[in-house]
Amino acid sequence: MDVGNRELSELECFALGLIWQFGPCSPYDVRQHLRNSPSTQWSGSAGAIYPLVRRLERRGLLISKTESTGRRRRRMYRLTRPGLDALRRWIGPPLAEEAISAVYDPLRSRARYLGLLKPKDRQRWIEAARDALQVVEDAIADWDETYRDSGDEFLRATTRHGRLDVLARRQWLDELTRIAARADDAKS
Amino acid sequence: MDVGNRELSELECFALGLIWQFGPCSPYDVRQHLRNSPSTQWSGSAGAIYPLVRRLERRGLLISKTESTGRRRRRMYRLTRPGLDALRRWIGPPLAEEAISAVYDPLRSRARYLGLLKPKDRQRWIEAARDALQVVEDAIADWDETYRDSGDEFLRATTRHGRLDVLARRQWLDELTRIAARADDAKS
DNA sequence: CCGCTCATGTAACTGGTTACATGATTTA
DNA sequence: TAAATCATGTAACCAGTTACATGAGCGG
Repeated sequence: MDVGNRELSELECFALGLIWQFGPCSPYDVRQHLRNSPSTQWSGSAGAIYPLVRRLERRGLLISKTESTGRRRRRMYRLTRPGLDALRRWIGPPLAEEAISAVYDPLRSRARYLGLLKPKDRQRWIEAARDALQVVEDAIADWDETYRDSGDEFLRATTRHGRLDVLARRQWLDELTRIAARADDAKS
Repeated sequence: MDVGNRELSELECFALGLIWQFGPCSPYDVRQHLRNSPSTQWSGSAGAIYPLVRRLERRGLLISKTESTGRRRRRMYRLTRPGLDALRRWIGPPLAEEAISAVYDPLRSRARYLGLLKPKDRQRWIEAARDALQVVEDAIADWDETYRDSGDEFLRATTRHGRLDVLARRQWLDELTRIAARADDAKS
């Protein structure tokens, strides 16, 4: 069993978590969870997930059993004891340095340069951003429905995080509207 | 002039924005902005920035002038008209698909698996997360001070985004505390 | 039987990263 | 004068991506 001291990536640990939460499950299941997630952090691409579970199995964090239905096979993975330990270490406490940061929001990184736009376009931008947040909120609501009956309150709490985040960004857009109005006044 | 139809990356456009906002400026300045940012999205590594500005110059989105102070040279970049157009297209409206998503929060991705921890550790985790948010808030306050007198209200509004985000995540932690308490009760 | 989803996998690429190297200038 | 910072750059690496390929099973 290759122990391998290389640090696990964020995706590797997150996948470990998914397999703990829904396991035993297949790499395909992991992919589906990632693909249906309102977050676009990971695409759940085959090229990421299949090699990943292989790696984790080689390191002894996962074990698999091939399940067959007719001529069809599915590799079912579950955590080993070292896998569970690794997952717990990743979650913390203590919290890893890289977990302590401001979130990245592509809307914010664009809004930063709103000064470049004409007042009219600025207004249209803010409206478009509000529409975007509605799309995000709807995606979160869909996701929540899927896990409504999971029985895991901490899993469900991720929905709450998403909703609060949308709320905060809406409030920020309200402030942007006021800032834009002031900027327009100053010019005339 | 190599027009090059490849789509610009998020970092390329963000850097374009920085050079518009603070330009004419050097790649080193761009790196410093990224390194001092409370967001850890980009490290501002030399290996990312120097090749990037070269690429954008080849494509005609930037032009540079070498400035010398004694024996020391620095390459000062500013946007060309096509560069300004590209920046405006990136900002929107319309908003690019990839700008419409739930933010990624490593705290949330860990909290999702809090069910795995013992009640005591769960409590300690939430405390650690609260401390982490304080660190983030302080970093944002520092950043804000740097740009206090920039005169660009939209730039300053990114601070507000950060603060609202921290607030939202604190509120979420409060809810996690209640969820944890209920979970503990249910067990006893 | 055609198209869709389930299921696993690989190859080529990409957009960054870390680490290293070099030299000028500034500060303790 | 040593250490830190300014300033530019390259090489090796890495964790993901897209695109492709294969085949089973299922629904219209």
